[in-house]
Amino acid sequence: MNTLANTDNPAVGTSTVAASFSPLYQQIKGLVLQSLQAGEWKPGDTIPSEFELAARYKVSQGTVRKAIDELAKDHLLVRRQGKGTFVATHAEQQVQFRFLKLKPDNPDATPPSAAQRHIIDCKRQRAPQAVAQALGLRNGDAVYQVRRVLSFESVPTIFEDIWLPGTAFKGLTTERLSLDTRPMYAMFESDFGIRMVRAQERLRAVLAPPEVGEWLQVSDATPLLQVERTAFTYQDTPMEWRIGMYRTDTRHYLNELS
Amino acid sequence: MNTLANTDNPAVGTSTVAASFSPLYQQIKGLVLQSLQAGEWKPGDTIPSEFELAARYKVSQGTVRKAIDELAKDHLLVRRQGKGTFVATHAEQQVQFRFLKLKPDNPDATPPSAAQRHIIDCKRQRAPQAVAQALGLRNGDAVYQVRRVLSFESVPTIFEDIWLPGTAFKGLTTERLSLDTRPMYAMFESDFGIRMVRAQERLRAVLAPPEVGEWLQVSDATPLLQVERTAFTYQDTPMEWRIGMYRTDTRHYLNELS
DNA sequence: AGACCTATGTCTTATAGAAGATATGATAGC
DNA sequence: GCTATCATATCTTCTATAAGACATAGGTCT
Repeated sequence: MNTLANTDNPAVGTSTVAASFSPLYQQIKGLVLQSLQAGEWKPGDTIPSEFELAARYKVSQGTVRKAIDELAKDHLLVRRQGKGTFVATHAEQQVQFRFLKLKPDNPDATPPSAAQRHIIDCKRQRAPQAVAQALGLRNGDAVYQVRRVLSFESVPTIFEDIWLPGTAFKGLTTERLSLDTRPMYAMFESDFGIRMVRAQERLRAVLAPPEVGEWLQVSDATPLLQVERTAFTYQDTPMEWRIGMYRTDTRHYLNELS
Repeated sequence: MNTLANTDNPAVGTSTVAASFSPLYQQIKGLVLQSLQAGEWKPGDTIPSEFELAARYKVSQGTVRKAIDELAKDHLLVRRQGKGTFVATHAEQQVQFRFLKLKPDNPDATPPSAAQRHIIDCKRQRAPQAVAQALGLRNGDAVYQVRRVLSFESVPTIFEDIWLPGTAFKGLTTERLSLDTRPMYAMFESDFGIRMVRAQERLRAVLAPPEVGEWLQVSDATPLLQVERTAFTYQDTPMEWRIGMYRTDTRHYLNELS
């Protein structure tokens, strides 16, 4: 069994991502990741077959496979036996609401996709301090602020305040958001080329602020679940910061632990 | 390359877990799981080496490896290069607080392990309807009810009401719980032979009930994060149901999304 | 139109060597 | 003679490769 691949391999010599001595398959993973964020393959596309990538990087198919396995586990790629490997997208039905963890208490009530969306407004403005910090911007940099309400079975349930970097989302308008029927993250992908890869949520219990209470039709003594989310694109770059207020009288936030 | 292992393999012929035609490595995974829940190897033990298991099941080391890989990803086993593969345990320092997601707002404040625990009481009684349903018992079956308060930096922060099946936890007392310094799940492992494998949490925002408010030293108009957890042992058998009330004024529930 | 074949993907299994950890024994120093 | 240190043998898991099995889609022949 030769091990030449460890020494005269272009993937090793020219790799700009791997720190000196990491396993071959991790270096391949890094190279594929580079192609992904460089936009060589776009969401929904099939990437080259395992054998093609193996030839390109001068390694065996099994090594490529292990690299792709990890990327698939991170939900960056999706494998389909017999068909190929695809760049994951938020447009797929299955993962449509991967980031929405609010489920009905009564499971056989409504499908989760039957949510009515209402955009309140979308304004371009200067970033307040907290927003700038969360998005890694400077105070006063341009950002978009989107406010919306989500209703289930005609009951207003979620009020959200969404903040997006101004440069990456140039051209976002209330109309554009209102007319689009797809999930928000699917639109970000196709219209702005920004794919949300992972996110972090911080949950607290709070009393409804007056304005939120009006939108959700509850009194200001009502406890709400405050969900603060930072969403990241490739390379852990924060690209969205939002604060959601959830009514939890007929629904709950479900979390799988292990 | 021979493929005899596919046909004359005892793991295939005698397997009682695999549904007819699943991949070899998944059948092996099932067999290892059986040994695990049968108690052949106890938490903290090393399991036989990959080669030993390969000989035992008459498959190659690589196939055993893939089976163990998945079990390790599920946190049922822990691999240590050069040393062996170990049965995971809640006693390890790293995963000590794997199920406690409440983090301080100010990250450089206190280590998460510095929690004071106070057992209020532990009573054996008949299961109320909601508890029986969550634990898969009949109404009126014996259960233990444990109530406790967790404090961080001397601030009472979490009130918990914990329900456990009476038969599996026979002999549980307030004293035993109070004297033990280990995490609760570590004691369940060593003293009752019950290992919690995964859990599910449902979160809601509620107002503090009077009794809870007293324990947490907050008024009954204070919003609290209600965390309802069902914990499962092997084969998805529910073994614990608890309702926690979390103060979220200086801490938050952190959740990684993808 | 339906049955069959084939090209082209991924999936599964097997094998060999590399890398890490530990115990043992030889050896140098005192 | 005793002890400390280093090399080595031998465990372990980890990495890389190769080849056949299985799945899918599309073309072809009847």
